[in-house]
Amino acid sequence: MKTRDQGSALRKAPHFAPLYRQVRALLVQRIARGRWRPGELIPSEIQIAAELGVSQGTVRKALDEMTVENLLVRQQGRGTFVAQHDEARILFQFFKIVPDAGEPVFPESDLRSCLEAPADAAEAGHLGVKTGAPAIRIARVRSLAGRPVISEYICVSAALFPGMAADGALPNNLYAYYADRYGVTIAGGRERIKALPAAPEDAALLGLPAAAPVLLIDRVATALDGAPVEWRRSYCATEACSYLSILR
Amino acid sequence: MKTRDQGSALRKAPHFAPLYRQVRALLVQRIARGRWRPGELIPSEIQIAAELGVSQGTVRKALDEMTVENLLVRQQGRGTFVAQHDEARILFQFFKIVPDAGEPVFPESDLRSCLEAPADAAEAGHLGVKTGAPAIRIARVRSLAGRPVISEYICVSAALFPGMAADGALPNNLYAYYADRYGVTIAGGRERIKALPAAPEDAALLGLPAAAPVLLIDRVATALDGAPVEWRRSYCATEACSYLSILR
DNA sequence: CAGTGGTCTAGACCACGTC
DNA sequence: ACGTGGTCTAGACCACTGT
Repeated sequence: MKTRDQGSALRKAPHFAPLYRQVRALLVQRIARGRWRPGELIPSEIQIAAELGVSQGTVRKALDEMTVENLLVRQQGRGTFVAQHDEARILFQFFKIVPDAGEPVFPESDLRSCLEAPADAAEAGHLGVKTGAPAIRIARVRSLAGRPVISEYICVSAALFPGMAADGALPNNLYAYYADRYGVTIAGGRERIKALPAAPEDAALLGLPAAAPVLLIDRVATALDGAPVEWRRSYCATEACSYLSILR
Repeated sequence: MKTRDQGSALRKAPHFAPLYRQVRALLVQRIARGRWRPGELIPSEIQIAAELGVSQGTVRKALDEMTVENLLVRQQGRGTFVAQHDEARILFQFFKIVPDAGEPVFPESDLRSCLEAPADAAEAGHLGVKTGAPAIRIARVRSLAGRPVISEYICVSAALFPGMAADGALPNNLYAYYADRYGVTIAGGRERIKALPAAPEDAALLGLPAAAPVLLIDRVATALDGAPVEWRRSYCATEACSYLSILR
């Protein structure tokens, strides 16, 4: 067994995909299926390596990739944990509106409505469901330092989140709610940003003059497997704050 | 020498910073100082390892990090190259405006002016120079598919780019020009985005009604060492295009 | 064919956190 | 003292690119 072998449990089929990617895929699947929940400690590198019959270095490479993708958090001396959607983390990963003066903070939310309705064509297209499939529509206003800054419209598939429309107490941090209550982890997304005149309703909610310029952030958020989960449109007043993007 | 030693050429001083980071820092410095130019092939892992007296694995870890940071491009069987600011690469890294319909394309540019002037307080603050220091101001209009879409104001330090104001033929791709002509590699940056009414001048340039909403993209771009190099404000008409941001 | 990066392994030591 | 992740090394084989 010294010099090469490679006939381990994994690594047999038409050997596309390197071993560490197969390990990674397996671990992602376990997280997605709830075997380990957000915040939980997963087995050590050595244990995983022994279980799968690969070397520690291969497991490490898989874990390193997942750490870069914000799926895991590693702590020397303690172990490796499944990433959580706590506010501090979400602040930079998903909430990029920062005040022009002062520190970034997580916004407060004021829920306006949460209703179930058949998905229209646009909603169905973004969520990857059939037109007319049951959907949940949420409207809320988010504030920074007590000032309303964002009017937000969110749509998800009711099939993925049964009973959510009836929940009278939707929390501020929705992504943590998706994860804790439904085992749906938001892992990434895509945002398209435009400038346009505020609709009358949004202008009123944000305390702006009619047709004042607002930032539209049109987001589709995706789960661990890349499937679309949420379509969100945020109309944002940017008098005293900005959307922050880091280039590298 | 078999079991541990670690007294190589590097790795002596108060051993903060792991070896592979020291290797990385050295290689970044060499690129920054022009020892290897963009597009050029750098020595193989084995050669670098031998030169520095470290193992191939350590060099590899340094090169891998630099590849993730878009400083290097690796090609199996060929070698490792210093990254270039070619249009295809810049398209996703620095130019995030994409048409709502059709493929992303690199914009054409129409230079309006390029003048040297003393930096005002705002310019000096963004560029890290003293107020009144010589600066170069560029104004241009950028178009997609023949339609003017962005009115852009750029400011750099004249000390970093001597003679640039006199160059009558500034190219479309400024970051490639900075690199080729002055050895200044733009490696990252930070953008703050707002929605606001277009100034009369910009509205005219973009063919918009007075005070129509435009996207302001306020960017500070930084060199390999993290020093600010360019301050750029792009006023963007987003009727038929959007700023695209990928979350992960 | 030789040379390059890509993958995988095995084992050593280090730094940190916990008991 | 023990277990965890973090670093470093050494060497094997694989896959690709050039000659």
